[in-house]
Amino acid sequence: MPDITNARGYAIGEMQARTGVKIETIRYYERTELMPAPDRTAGGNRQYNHTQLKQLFFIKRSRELGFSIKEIRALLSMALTDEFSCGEVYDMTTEHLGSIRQKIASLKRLEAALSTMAEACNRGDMAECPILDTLFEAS
Amino acid sequence: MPDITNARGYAIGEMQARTGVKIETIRYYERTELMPAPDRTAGGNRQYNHTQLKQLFFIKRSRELGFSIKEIRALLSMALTDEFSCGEVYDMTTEHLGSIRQKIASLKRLEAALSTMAEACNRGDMAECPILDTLFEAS
DNA sequence: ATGCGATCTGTAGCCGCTACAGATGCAAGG
DNA sequence: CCTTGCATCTGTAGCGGCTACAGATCGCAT
Repeated sequence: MPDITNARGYAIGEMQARTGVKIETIRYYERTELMPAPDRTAGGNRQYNHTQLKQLFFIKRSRELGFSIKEIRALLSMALTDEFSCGEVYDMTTEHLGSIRQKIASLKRLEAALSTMAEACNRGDMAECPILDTLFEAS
Repeated sequence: MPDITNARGYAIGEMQARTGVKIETIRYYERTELMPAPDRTAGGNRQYNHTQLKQLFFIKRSRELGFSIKEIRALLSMALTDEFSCGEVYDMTTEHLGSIRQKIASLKRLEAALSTMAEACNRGDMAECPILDTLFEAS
């Protein structure tokens, strides 16, 4: 029962239109084997199928969630072979979650430091700039 | 009134030891003109002075606060020429602060999405993995 | 047939480092 | 003075994750 929407496949530009992933990036994913090499037309243009479209969506969503290419590679190989352990996926996810929480904490520290500095600056031209002073002198 | 601690200058390794900035990175900063070219010994080794040490500290602190190299270049040129307006520095700082707050917000969204996914996963081997399913199917 | 946008390949650049290799410098010990 | 051995030198290439060309070809509508 073939999929009619898949009959002619998608040109790379349509892949971009559907997923929002830029053409150059899609080709980059192919070069780095994150995406499989698609079929080609007689003239050599790429023709993607529905499975590949789904995979590109998968990659895009994972990138949006901050997974690295390497992590996505691992997720994909589990997702595509059906030989995954949910525990492994869970572990990757929670580990990733941990690093996100660390980033948040560290950004919050930056935020506090910067806003302290900004508050000390009364926003006029003066002999000493508290912000520059802080950068130069605090240690 | 010359500074005695400055009499012989600092070798690049001492700069690393004092600031924590790696030797290769210090040389990189010189190549990209973020740091001035220091004096050299007769044999050609770099010899830094106290001013340059302070500048490297400045750069390091600014990097720790998340300023880009380009932003640091601007801050430095204001700090070094004494022709700055505190308003400009303030604006850069608050703009930077804004982008940090955006990053925090976006990371928090990621955190929420990931922890929802992780909660849905009951951590056993099963036919369908909720995490992979989410990545594949949600759109 | 023609025109024109979409796509092709290949290569180089972006940021902010980091990591070599292979050649020297330099200071301390004998 | 000479050796030893660590520190430093230059130059170049690589990392991740794209992005941006140039110059050639494809493919579809008129």
